[in-house]
Amino acid sequence: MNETASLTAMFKALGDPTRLLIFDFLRSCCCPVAVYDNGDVRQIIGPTVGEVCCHVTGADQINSTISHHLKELRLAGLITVERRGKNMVCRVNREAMTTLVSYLAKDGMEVDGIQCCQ
Amino acid sequence: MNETASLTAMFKALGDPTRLLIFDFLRSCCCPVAVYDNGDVRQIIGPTVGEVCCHVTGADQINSTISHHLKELRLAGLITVERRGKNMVCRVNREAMTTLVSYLAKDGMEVDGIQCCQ
DNA sequence: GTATCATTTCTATACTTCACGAAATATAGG
DNA sequence: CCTATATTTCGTGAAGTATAGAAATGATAC
Repeated sequence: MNETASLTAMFKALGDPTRLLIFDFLRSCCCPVAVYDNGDVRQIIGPTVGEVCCHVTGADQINSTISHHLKELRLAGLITVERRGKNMVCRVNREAMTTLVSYLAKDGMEVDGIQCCQ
Repeated sequence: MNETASLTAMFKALGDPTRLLIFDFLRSCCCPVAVYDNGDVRQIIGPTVGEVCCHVTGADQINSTISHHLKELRLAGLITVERRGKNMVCRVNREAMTTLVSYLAKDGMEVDGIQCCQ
């Protein structure tokens, strides 16, 4: 997959309200500090698919729609999903986010001291 | 439109290869320096719709599909389109880009000196 | 092995989007 | 006003996407 296709895939994946919500949740709750509070090693990694479902839908049941969205986010390279025992835990892929920021934040050419694309 | 909806709309608009190409083109060619080279004031602003069509499709004809994509980018707030005489000139909206970068680049909470969401 | 839990895949349906050509609109110039 | 130019809107068909329920898969526990 070339760079443009990769960027398109990532933007497309984030261009859905449900997926953006999932992405936001994963960014906010994959805090490594949690391990010091309750000793739960899983908290280092991230929430399970079930926890994502619970957060996004409000219901306490597995949702095939969420599974589908997680797959899209994963195929776009924005998150990783890894098995831990009975559960699948989700994490954001920081490298992909850096790619996005680099693309969006890159400035236009500078000529004669005048910044282009202002 | 709330913040999430606005972000979603922008990501969605960029999540199409044709629109990303248009967006890239607008970022690269709206250079204010051009006015010193040929005196063409229009160059300060940005390319016309026709020039965008020419660049994106390669053909020298107006394309309704490009017009449609420009509308999507405009509705998402990523670009502005403004009439200048017979032409409509296009510009990227730097403010929207800043919004996107701020969203993507924002870090997770920091607790006890440990950066979350690594 | 059997039961159970967690998650994915399959299938169907409703909906949205892309692309293209034709028609409509808006502006400038004579 | 008439014509040319520039661009948008409309209509259509093909393709893609979101959602939900049912069935299937994979892993653990007994």
